Amino acid sequence: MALALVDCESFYASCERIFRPDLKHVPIVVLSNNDGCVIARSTEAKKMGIGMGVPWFKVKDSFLSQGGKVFSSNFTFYGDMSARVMNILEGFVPEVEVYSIDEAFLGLDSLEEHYNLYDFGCHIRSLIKQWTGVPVRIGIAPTKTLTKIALNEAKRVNVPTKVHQISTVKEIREALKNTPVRDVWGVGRRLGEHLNQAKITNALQLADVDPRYIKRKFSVVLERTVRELRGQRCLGIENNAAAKKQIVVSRSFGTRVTDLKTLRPIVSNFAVRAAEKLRNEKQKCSQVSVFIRTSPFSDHKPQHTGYKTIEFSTPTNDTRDILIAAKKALLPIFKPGYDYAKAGILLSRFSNEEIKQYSLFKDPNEPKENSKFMKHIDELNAYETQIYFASQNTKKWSPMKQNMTSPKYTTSWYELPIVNRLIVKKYK
DNA sequence: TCTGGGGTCCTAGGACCC
DNA sequence: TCTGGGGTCCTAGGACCC
Repeated sequence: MALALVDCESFYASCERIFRPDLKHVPIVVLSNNDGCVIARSTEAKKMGIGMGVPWFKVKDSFLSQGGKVFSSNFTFYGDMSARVMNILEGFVPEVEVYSIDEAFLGLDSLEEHYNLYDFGCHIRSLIKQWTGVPVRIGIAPTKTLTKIALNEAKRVNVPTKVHQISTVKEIREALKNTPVRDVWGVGRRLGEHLNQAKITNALQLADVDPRYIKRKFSVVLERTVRELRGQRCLGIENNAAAKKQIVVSRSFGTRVTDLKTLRPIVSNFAVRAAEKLRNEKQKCSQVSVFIRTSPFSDHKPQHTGYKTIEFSTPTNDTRDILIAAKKALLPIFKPGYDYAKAGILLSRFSNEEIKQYSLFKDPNEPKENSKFMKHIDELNAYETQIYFASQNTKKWSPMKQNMTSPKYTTSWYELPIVNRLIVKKYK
């Protein structure tokens, strides 16, 4: 019985390094939207004490003065690199669950009798490194929760191969003993505090509590975690990506927005993007919600959060319907006199694109039945937006800032890396 | 001056049913 | 005057994940 967790090391930072060998030992951080927070750090940057999620302005000066290199996030590039890594895994392992952009769970039960799993892990790791340039770490253990523990253990004792297996009771208990309870998958800040109050500070102590007690005192979720820590598999590999239940497009603004005239086209942009995602999922939605909010960090200023949901009587994935609903939702929640810092749109109540359930009465706002039209627009906009809706802001997220983005090395003809400038010159 | 974005699951409580 | 028991469905909010 074995599962594995493959985790890309400092993923975004590692990606930035792939086509920049000159940055091999340079501390790297990658920033969130608007260059707001640090969302990825290379090992060197971690060693410098740069925390996950810290506001960039707080560490900027010291980081740069020590020779660090900073990037705005380049999700087109990271997404493409991630797909390459996942493809390799799918080529070698029958059961792969892509868990996030930089992590995948592998089901190894069927391989166990033919291979030494540790060697198998080392082999996969070196192939991924060679074929994509992405360094990964692999934890092997009987349950998902324990694979996370195995990874932490590998980090703690600094396993040079970056592949670590825990399978015997002794190995597992040893690893658990060295894991703070807060580092267990499924234990967040709040639960961590509660457990600490109950004198449970490491994962071994948590594993040794009666799961039924945990269920009564905490929740079924934590009970499952406890069972998983004890080696009882509660969570399997989920091969087929489950259909999404909601789609969110939201952004914070680099500069505050105060008037509806500016806000409306921004929300329209979100609506257009959300509708694209929805069609990509082959789903339709019955609910469109819009929210706007001021910044909770400027607490000396008046605060306002608005949230409104519009329902369709017939599900739709036509951008025009979603645009109309978004405008309708925005109007009543907008109040003048506030500095808005963030807005977003949320689509929910999904149903399959193929299924048509009409309302009993004809709705004057009945969704348009013209999926061909949207399909053509999607095709035209596939690589670069060429067709905009009239209510959109075509100046591309004007209130947002993003100044330090690397090239789209692998997805744009215009930004391909150049192997050797001399050769290029010679053939020009 | 400057503080991310996109998800999931579970539970409590209200509204409603017979 | 006396006012049940057992359900379902939905939503908001909390907690967690990366």
